[in-house]
Amino acid sequence: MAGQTGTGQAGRSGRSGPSGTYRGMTAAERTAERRARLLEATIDVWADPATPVTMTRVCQRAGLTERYFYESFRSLDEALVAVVDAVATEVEQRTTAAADAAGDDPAARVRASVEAFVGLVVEDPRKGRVAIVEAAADPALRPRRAALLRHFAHLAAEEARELYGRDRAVADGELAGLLFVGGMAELVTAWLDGGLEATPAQLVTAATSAYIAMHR
Amino acid sequence: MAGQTGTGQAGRSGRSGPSGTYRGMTAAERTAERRARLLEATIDVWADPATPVTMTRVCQRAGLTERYFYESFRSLDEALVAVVDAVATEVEQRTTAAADAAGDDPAARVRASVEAFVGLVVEDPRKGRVAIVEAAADPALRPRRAALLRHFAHLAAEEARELYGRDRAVADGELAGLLFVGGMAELVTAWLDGGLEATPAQLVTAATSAYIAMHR
DNA sequence: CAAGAGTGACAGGACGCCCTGTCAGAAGGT
DNA sequence: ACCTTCTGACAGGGCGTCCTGTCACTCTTG
Repeated sequence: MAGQTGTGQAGRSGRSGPSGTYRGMTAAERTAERRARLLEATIDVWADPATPVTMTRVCQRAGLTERYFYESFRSLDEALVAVVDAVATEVEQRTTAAADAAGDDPAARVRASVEAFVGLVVEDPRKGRVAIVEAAADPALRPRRAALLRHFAHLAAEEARELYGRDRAVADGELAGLLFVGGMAELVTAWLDGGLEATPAQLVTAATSAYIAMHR
Repeated sequence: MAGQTGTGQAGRSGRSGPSGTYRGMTAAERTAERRARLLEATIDVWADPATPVTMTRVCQRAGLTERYFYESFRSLDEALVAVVDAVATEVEQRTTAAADAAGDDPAARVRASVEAFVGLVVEDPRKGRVAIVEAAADPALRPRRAALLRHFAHLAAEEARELYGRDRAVADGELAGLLFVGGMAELVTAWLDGGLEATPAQLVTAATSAYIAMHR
């Protein structure tokens, strides 16, 4: 919704007005580029534990003025939501792709999914930090984070049913899934904060075996 | 450290000054009572998702002026730390007491511990909310919350080793413990936010069976 | 009763953030 | 060259918090 209001027919036909291109980009391209820069700046500032996220700081980091922030987002929270959603879709894509590429063996599928998730966090810790740790801090973000965790818990429960049969009640499966997802979140959080001397591979192994043990 | 600076020898001997008692309480008793009122107000305001915690609000809730806040705490964060620590010690006392009262059967001990924790949260949701949810929001509180979770994870791992033998590497035990504790935290968080239709008893059952399955 | 400590209400400055508005200069079309 | 749009820098009002200081009032002791 935001982003395409723009200037609104800048160059009327008979008039002299320029077509809207600037520095080789059309108006839409420029606003998209600014939006991308703002999102990048947002995740950057947000992931820094030392400085609280604020519109001022994000704009300063992006090299843009507050005015352009309002061009793409109505408020700071809206930008934060966009960041969290982007990370969430990336996590889902990577994990499902990894599971599908792992074949049919249940243990292999689980391990591949966990490995993909941990790999993403290790590769770009900022994403893990904002989606898991910082999103829990902002009251406006909490419901969304909770929904995402429950979504992944549901996926985990569904996979478990497919893999190991449906001898477990559905509600219990959801609880177990949430327990697992929440545990993974805490594990990654501890690792991100440096309080864990374990290697990513150890995280993957521990989480995988726990998941398999829980659903056996 | 805070709390005993006070007025410092209010009534010098030869002088007329009152001895420091007021409304039937000595000076130390009064500051202690104010501190207790402030702590209660802090947990009350902090647990309310609608209003952000602030010194002003806490003092207003306690019926005291900001001046008395500084009498007991140097900053807002110091009060928050005190609240979290109080909840943490209460959790530890209750869970260990419940486990000890449950006898020697491993499953019974685990179930009793989990039951005690869930029971505490159900009985006073404010405590669960501030210690688990809100403490993760304040950057100054996060290290303490993380340390507490790891402490409980350590306890869980230790108990598992005692109960089920030590065929597992120590590091893996810690990881499994953290996974379990983090999962419990997320479970309780979801329940506190009302997004879970499960009963407390179901939470206890799910968590207990997961723990037992993980350590078998 | 008189004096002094304890207490509560309130005012006001400093600070940081949100948000809007203005203005000069750069980039593009005709 | 001229005009228009786009852009970056900056100022300032509004708001809420933190924190200190002042003043009247209550309670206790001699």
